Amino acid sequence: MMNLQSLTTPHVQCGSCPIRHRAVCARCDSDELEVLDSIKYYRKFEAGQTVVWAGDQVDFVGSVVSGVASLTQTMEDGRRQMVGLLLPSDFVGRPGRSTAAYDVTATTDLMMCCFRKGQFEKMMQETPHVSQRLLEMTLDELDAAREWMVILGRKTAREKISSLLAIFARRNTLLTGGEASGRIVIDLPLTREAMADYLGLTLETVSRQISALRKAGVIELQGKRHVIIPDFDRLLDETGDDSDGGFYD
Amino acid sequence: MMNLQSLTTPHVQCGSCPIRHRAVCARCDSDELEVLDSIKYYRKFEAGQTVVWAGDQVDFVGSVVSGVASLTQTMEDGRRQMVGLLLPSDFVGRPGRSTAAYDVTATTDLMMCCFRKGQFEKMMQETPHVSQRLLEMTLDELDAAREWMVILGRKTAREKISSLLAIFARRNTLLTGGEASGRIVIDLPLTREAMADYLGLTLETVSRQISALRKAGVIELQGKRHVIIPDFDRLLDETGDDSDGGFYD
DNA sequence: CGTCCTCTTGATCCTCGTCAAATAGGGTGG
DNA sequence: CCACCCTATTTGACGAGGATCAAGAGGACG
Repeated sequence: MMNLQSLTTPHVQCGSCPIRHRAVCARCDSDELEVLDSIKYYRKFEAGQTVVWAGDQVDFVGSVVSGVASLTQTMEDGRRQMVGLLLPSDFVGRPGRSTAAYDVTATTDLMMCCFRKGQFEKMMQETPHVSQRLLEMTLDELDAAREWMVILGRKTAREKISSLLAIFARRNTLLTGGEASGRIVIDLPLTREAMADYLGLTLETVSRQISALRKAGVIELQGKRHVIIPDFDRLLDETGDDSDGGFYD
Repeated sequence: MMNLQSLTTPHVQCGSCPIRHRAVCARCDSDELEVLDSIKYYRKFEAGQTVVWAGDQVDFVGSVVSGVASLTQTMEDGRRQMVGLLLPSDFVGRPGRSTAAYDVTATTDLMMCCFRKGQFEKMMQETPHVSQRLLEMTLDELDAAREWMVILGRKTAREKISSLLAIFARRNTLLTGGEASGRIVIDLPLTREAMADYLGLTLETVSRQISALRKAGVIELQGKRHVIIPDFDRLLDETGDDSDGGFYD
């Protein structure tokens, strides 16, 4: 199977971009945005498509505009671990590095806003707002990676699944503005296998634990991917995390 | 038990600092270094001492000058996962955040080079060299966190131990200049329990796997902490990683 | 209506966690 | 210098949680 050519798409003004205020461009003023606008280009990927293969030369960096992508590491014997889950506004690529360290895959239909790497690096030199924001985002990602390490290293299968569902639930309500609580409905952007790769489990265990949570009334399913969480706090109880959230800033 | 007051120590010139070329100050020129020199202060901690408790107010950031520190997350029922291992030149603290997200503990005697947070943040605004370097270091740390996720999520106990030993071995030879290969001798900077917290195992399993590697001739022990690796490649075979390293830049 | 995928469920195995006890140093006070 | 104690570590026995292997079930699509 070949990596299908991604589609470039009509130009969208940065000003009306849905991730304008969260992505790497968040701090840019209108002048800076104009520069970005002139050098950016969109690329569209279908669910399941590979954006970049580990080890490939990569000449662009970019932001997820819509959809979900994953970073995955594969061991030589085929064991796979997801090491990044990229949601809208998340940044893809590492300035200063020419080859990809991980496979990047679109787990849903995906729209990306891309820059040629050289141009972006030049931007970073000249535009502190960009590199400041990138530092901020990288620190946030490091925090997320650390929470994830706790999940991988210390949580039970059931807690892992609950934690992942809570992450999706939080993200959904974040987009629509509020705090996560009460009844929440989500569409899983990952297959069972991808969830397993995220959580360091097998897909069978993922399936079993989802069934167990369903039987316990923590979640309801409509089809395979559509999940109803009748009571978000009840779900949180299953994650093994502190009840008081444990947030800092 | 109270957190013993750490000791402040005599002033050392940045120019003769052992981490001068790897820490957050690496890119600074001599003028910038002079400013850093005037606002920095050293703090010394003994092995086992806690540097910062999760949730505490923290008014400083800093670099590990010598020794090893760990970041640890504790779940409410006591399960613990190490989420950061800080070696000389690594940066501690997050600019823009006022409370610690994790426990920071000295796992060996530790010397830190500290800055008041406010002053450091001002530095970052005025000195691109500092924030550029911090971005670079944070990206490296994120990469390390991702390798770590593979270890936590997909490796067997034996592979985990081998991987950790390989990490220490690489670090040792890095300091003395070369590539890791052949016969290597290391002193473990972590207790069995801390190794378990790093790897998402119990200390019993850590102990058993170390014994197993010893019986298999992969390592030799002199005392509890002193490890001899007769053949580094033989150890690498036990890590489950690609034989060809898999490095990128 | 059959085929391909994804997902679910069952049966069994095995790695690693848990509980318990023994051992080894290392440091301290006599 | 030696006995004792405290902690870190090792080792053993056993059980449980997930992995593995195997078979079906539910949908989407041609």
